[in-house]
Amino acid sequence: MVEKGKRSYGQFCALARSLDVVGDRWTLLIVRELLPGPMRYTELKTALDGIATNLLAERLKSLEANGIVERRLEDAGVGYALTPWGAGLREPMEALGRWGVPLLATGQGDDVFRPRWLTMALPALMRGATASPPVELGIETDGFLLSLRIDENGPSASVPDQRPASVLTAVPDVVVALATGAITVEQALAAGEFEGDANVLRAAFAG
Amino acid sequence: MVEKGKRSYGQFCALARSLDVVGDRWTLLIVRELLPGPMRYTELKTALDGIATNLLAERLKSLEANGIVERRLEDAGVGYALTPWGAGLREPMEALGRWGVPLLATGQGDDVFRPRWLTMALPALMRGATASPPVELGIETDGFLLSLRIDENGPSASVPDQRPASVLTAVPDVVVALATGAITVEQALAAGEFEGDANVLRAAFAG
DNA sequence: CCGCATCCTCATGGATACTG
DNA sequence: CAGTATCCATGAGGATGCGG
Repeated sequence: MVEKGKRSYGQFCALARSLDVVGDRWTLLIVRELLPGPMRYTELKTALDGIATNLLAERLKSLEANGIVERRLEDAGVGYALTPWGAGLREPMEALGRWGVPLLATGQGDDVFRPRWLTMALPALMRGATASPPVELGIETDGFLLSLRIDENGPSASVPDQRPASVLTAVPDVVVALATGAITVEQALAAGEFEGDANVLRAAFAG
Repeated sequence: MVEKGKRSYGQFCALARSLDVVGDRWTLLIVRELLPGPMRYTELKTALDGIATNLLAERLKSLEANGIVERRLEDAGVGYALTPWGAGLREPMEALGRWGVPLLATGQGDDVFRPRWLTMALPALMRGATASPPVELGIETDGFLLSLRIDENGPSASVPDQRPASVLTAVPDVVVALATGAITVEQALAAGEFEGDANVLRAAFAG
């Protein structure tokens, strides 16, 4: 008779314990959505196309109970944000994403793409790149603006408070192609796929 | 009408694609078992206590179809081994394990422990430690012998072919306590919890 | 024995409707 | 908007069978 509502692997192993907590379906994708910043319930619902509303509610409750997500009552409504520990999932998630890059080669198919995902994908794929002095530029795709920064500590992405000095505008396909290595920066620049400061882009992607 | 047997998130995102492939229940734990080396079907079945036999068969088939696991017909029987790409899951799994270490603090409870899991846990937890000249020692718990090596590239563990020169014998609890940081090396040595070369142990855990 | 395949039961996931 | 409630489909868990 195990306590209902909890299915555990029953193993004294950090990986198994982690999977007990974030191994359920949709859970890590919810965390991925929250990595760039807090989101509302309905934002999550639409971003994670296909998730059932009861599942989203249950996962959020579970994540909150486990100290991974914080539920905040803002004046605008209810906001969900990662706790510091929850934000620590960035590392393993980036690593898993890097491992899975070959799986993107099979083509996009009917799969949906959201620019927000680039905030995790771009730093993960550029891991190891450094730059001094730091390079910072905005990338705007599909109306979503993210800031990509590379310094001595490596690349990082965030949602900027104010518009960065240099902003590149591109269709998602091109950014994805760059991120997956399907095309090079030089090819993108030569094709005129970007509007903005090409030198900053070159510096960023060249590390 | 999606192809039956496959449930996908339908997202063009490396993380989501990865989870499509290794996100199902038990899958990553199967990979964890195979990280130290190939295993037989029944070995997996008993190591992963609680997994249903049909699930194990299905997961192995899926892992093989995705190029993560190789099925080998050996004279002794059927062996399952990781492909090079499958072995690349070590990094994300170690990262997730490191993130989940705080979850071990809640105590062991009824959870089972298998010494083989230390081959992933110990290097993950000692990540960052280096040693030159290299340090190598055997750790034996519950009759399972593993080799822990630390060199300029950091810590790594494996199942040794022949018995290492220095072998420490300890009950699993002590190794786990060391690995989780519950006790220090000095405390373990002072309590006489180990038989073997204490200096090698100190060198290994002190980096 | 080993390496699964089959069958059955019940927990979990998914789609939709509804509500404070 | 932010969920709850409901119902159905699917997957997990456990026992057993069965050929090599």
